[in-house]
Amino acid sequence: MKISDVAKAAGVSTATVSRALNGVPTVDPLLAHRAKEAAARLGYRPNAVARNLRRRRTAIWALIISDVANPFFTSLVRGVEDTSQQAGYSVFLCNTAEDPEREQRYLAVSEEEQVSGVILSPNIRGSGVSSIIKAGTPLVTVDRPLTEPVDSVLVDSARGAETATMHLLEQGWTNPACITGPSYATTAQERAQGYRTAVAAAKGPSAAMHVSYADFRPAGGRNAAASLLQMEPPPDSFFVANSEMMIGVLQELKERGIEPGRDVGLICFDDPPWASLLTPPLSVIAQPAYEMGVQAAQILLERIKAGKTPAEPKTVTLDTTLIVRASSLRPDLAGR
Amino acid sequence: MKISDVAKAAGVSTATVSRALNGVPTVDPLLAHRAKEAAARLGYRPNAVARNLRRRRTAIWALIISDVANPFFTSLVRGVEDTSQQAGYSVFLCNTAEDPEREQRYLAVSEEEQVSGVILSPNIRGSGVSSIIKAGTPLVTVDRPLTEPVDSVLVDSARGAETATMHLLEQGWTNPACITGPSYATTAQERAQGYRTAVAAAKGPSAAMHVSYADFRPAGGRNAAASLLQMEPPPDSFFVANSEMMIGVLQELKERGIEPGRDVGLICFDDPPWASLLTPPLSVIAQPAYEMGVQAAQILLERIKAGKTPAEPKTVTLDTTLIVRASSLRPDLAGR
DNA sequence: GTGAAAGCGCTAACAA
DNA sequence: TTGTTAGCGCTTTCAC
Repeated sequence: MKISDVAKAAGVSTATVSRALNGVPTVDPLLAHRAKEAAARLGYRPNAVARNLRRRRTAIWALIISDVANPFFTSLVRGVEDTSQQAGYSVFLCNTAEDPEREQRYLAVSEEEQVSGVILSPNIRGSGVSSIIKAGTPLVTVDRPLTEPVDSVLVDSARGAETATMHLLEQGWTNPACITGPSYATTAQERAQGYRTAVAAAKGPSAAMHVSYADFRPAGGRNAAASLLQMEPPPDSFFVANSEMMIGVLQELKERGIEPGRDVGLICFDDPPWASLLTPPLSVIAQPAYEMGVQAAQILLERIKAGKTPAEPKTVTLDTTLIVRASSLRPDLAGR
Repeated sequence: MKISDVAKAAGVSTATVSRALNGVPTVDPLLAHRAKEAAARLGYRPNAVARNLRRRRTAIWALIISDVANPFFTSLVRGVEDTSQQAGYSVFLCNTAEDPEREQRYLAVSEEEQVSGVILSPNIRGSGVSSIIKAGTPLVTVDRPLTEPVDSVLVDSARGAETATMHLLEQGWTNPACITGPSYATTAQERAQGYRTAVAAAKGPSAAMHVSYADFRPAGGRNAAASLLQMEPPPDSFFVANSEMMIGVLQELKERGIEPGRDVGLICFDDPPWASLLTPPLSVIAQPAYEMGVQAAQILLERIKAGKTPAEPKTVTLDTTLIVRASSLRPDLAGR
């Protein structure tokens, strides 16, 4: 079933069918109708591969994220999708599962498939994006920046982390620890740095700081918490750099019978849907994930519209929001 | 940058470059080396669109799911991906957000882009898959079946629902309600049916049954719970057809100060990572989501390998697992 | 074993 | 306005 079959059935040329189906206005209404009718009757589906080759572009974006199971990213995905749909682009989501190799693969595939734009949350700072940039494919990074000069939509991680840690200290917790992501991830570094800034501000630059580098996943968070709790004295509170690791931390605490908001103070990045359902509810630093997706998509749209005009890379940095629930409080100090 | 540039640089024909890069063994090692070296030096990336057109196939699967935010689907995604990677296929994930229109769009795009296989969790029973089936693209449905004869990987929803409801009744809850998905979704129907079977078995076929049809999303679950709690007398326990809706139910209960595992019994389908973190921990009917993804991918691989040989559709039905935690128990009856 | 050339299905330039 | 035809970049005969 190809366009020539439709042309034959409609008694017109392939060019006319193509024009009719693509809504070219200069086509005779009668012929256009015949072409469309024939296409519908035969159940014709254009071969997008051939079309893409001829047009030298596709109507597809690649959205390469590091973890589909992370609510932060799923919100971001929604933001991107809602925006792209309106502009007529389909989004192919690629899940790297925090695996740099998969990220490479998906970047290569995206380039080879000639997608018209890429939104990427890079695992590694020196990510292999040079090829796709050289190819001229518009690229926007989200969540994490790159050394290359590319558009990006970020969050002020350091400030969010500082706010979180300060909040713990203000509540009267005296010995907070930080569980952050892998050291090669900029967000992990920045969140650790924000923690250090806050502790230094409260207790002096030489105060003890406890930063544990994990992997942004539940198991990593759990191991980190277990190690930190071995210390003498153990931390009395935790700032955790994402909600996935917080799951592991909560498991570990539960097993040990340590109760958040009483025995220990707890706060993390991201506001997953279950945060408010816990007992006590979880205090968090919420990121505007949906909004980040929308912004990234809008920048991508602009770049695509502008064509190859080289332009200054644009960096949008959004702010986080401290949401105080009960896990970070010290009831024993309340009302003092 | 195209293959002819590489050919020129290497001093060979385009055919030889193509053969060298594709690992055809009959090519002279020296020329193969020259071709590869030139390609690497120039940073050549083959144009997959052209390749796909010529080969009349792609190395891409479409995985069309109804909700990226649902942990059940993210596990399933992982199962599919882990299996497809090994076989050399890239997975493009398409999120329909439970929107039949988007499902249609993604099915059309998948067909037009000539993906070599589709794994679909259909929203609607009479989903628009006829076109893609006629095109001969292998299709496997997951989670929900279709009226068309296609391969599918399912779970015994009715039995799982029955088990869940029986469990509530055995615990001493006397008036369970069911919050299920939209009535057009087969899984929603089956889970409601399993609930009815269990209630009928325990209390007779004419016993009062309370089934509320929602949308598989948190807000829908919350509304359903709110309505059911208006009844006189209100239900004393809830079987909820997925974990997303359970989020809404828990919010509503929390707001009203109704405590699970004391004032009310609670159990739902799916075992999200936060289930065991709640107080009390959530009893669930776990689906083997990852395994479902693996199985679907394996069936798809077989079908692709077999080519267009028409074959009997295969249906794999996996079993659920009842995981009893505390939300479904009645402590007041313990030890009676 | 290698290269010339055909052709995948479509769109766009050109001619009528 | 319509049809004819070239050609997108690659792979794969086919002839050597």
